[in-house]
Amino acid sequence: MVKKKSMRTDVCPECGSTEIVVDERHGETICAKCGLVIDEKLVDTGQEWRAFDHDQRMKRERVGASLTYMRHDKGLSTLIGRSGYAELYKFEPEKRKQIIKLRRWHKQILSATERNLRFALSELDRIASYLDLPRNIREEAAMIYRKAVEKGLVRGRSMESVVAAAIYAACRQHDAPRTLDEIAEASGIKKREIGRTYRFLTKELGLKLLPTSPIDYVPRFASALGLSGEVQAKAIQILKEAMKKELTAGRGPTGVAAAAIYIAATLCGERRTQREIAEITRVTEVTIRNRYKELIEKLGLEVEEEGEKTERKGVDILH
DNA sequence: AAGACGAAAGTGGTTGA
DNA sequence: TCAACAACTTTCGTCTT
Repeated sequence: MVKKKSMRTDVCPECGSTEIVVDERHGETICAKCGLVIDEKLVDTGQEWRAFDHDQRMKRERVGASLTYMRHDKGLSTLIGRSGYAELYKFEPEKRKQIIKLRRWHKQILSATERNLRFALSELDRIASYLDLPRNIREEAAMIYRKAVEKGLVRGRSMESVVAAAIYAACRQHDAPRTLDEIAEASGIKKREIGRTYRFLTKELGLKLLPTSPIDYVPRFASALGLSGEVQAKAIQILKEAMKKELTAGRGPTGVAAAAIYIAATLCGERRTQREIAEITRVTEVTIRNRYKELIEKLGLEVEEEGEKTERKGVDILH
């Protein structure tokens, strides 16, 4: 873990004390004597420790890169002509003028894009917090956004929609997909807009995007419904079987996932109503019913839940 | 009374000429 | 660019628990 050592602030500018303390919880560098906050830009390179289930634990594990893409300047800044005016007088007057001009120009551009970037990244963080996204996905999203800016892809569309699309893409890349609905709710951007920007982004940046598997949705949905790991496992098994038989092709992954969870829950005697599942998964009950019907038929499943006994009727996809 | 079921019409997005 | 199309939604009436 790298603790930030500030070049200029080893001594507190307020009281002159050299007791500078780094408060990692708040990301601040503080003078221990007078309490002055010297630097609050400290980058937390530590881990996000909170993990409530296996899924999150897997997702949150990471090995520390010390650079963060979430900071607008990655913690570093560059400027043309850092040296003082004395240096300038080595040049011809004409050349000197040019350099001064260039310097000013560069400064303006830099600060403008930096302002933009900073704003975009704070927006990104806001949305990511709302969605409770793990750190590595936030980083990924930030990096995608940064690339988009570099390629000038933000031009002609709103910064917010690009941020939302970047988050959507990052989630998918990490096999922890969020639905467009969820991102739309968190960002306040319309689904349609996000989807469009997302496709544009993936095309222009050449991001490899595989179609999402319904399985990726299971852990999140199931835990949101308060279902046990047993149900999750069963739902995933059902889905695997369904995918073999190409029952998922062309179907919305969330709908299929919802149906599988519905079936698994009833099989395990942890029944949830279609209404409840529909709400969490954001598909309608009708869709759940349709997928459910298909799954039951084509997989030869029988669902009767009378107590514990009838768990394995029909084909044993449960082994 | 609530949940499950399904028909019918409507919506937004994709595809192919 | 437009029409056809499939998946999904909305709405609503009926049956089941």
